[in-house]
Amino acid sequence: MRSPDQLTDAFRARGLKMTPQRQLLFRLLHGNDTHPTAESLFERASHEMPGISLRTVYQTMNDLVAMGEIEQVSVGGGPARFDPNTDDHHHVVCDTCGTVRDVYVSGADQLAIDGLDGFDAVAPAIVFHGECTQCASSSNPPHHSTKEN
Amino acid sequence: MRSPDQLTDAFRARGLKMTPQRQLLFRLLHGNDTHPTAESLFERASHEMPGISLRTVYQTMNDLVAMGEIEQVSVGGGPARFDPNTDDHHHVVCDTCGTVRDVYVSGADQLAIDGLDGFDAVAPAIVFHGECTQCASSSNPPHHSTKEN
DNA sequence: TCAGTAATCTGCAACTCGTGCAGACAAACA
DNA sequence: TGTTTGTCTGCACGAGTTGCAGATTACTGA
Repeated sequence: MRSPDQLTDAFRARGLKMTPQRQLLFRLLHGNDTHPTAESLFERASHEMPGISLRTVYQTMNDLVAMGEIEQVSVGGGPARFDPNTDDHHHVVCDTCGTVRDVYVSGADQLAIDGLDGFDAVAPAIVFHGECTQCASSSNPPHHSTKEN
Repeated sequence: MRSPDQLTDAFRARGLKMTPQRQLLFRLLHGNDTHPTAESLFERASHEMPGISLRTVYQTMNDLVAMGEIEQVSVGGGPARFDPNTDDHHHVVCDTCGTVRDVYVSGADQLAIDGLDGFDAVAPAIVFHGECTQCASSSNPPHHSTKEN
């Protein structure tokens, strides 16, 4: 994802207006590697700007996804997560607490694949499922805690 | 997934009862490679057994997943899909009509992965996104048709 | 075969996540 | 500063799924 300033320009270039709500969300996303949900962004945004609407968070995330500035990540069930990292990468998910982390995979284009006949397939999305050390070491694992953002 | 008869035994061995509803769903799933949703299974089941409840379909799918007899497939958004194929395999999804097909990938265990530190990771789930030939050739693509089941 | 027990089914309400809509509001521009 | 037009908020709604309660039915043991 580009910097808040660059995003401001990008929005304006599209005929979209710049608002304090959007600027705040740009800042909350920039450099954020926690794969936040709309809800968790809304909570953090509410701290700085009480009264901001969850609807606005969804709206702005959708805009950013449509512009290719962030990616929407699906890791199976649960709310959508947003990822400002648009590099070619994949994800690992802790199935206990829900934490998502970026993972870089090389050699994926050399996989031998059987069954893609008749499909115009683009790059694969790889999700590793497992358990993070915190949850593995904890006898009372935080079940789906708010690990994001 | 094992045969309906074997599943009957497996259910009984767990102290679960065998009901006509479950037997019907076992049959509908057996050898089914369409990755049906609960809703589509419900529709087909309703043909043979009018009055069967969608709730029962969900319940039975959850049981089968818990027993490891079928897998729940998440392909990003939309309803969950169920897959009686428990072989080590992956999926390709048509982003236009929603069709899901099984894909066999070899060499996935030789991927060079950076970022899994501190994770007890199990096998990766790989989802290829693309467009099937039907949708690619159709100028008026069937948008999210009922391709499953 | 029959009664008792415990699991199951059904229908409905409720819940989560996300979107559509309308009216108030505010950014951009002349 | 006024006008235009996009945006924000709040709310209702929709899809997908689950919780719950009461009626029903499968199993078990006599």
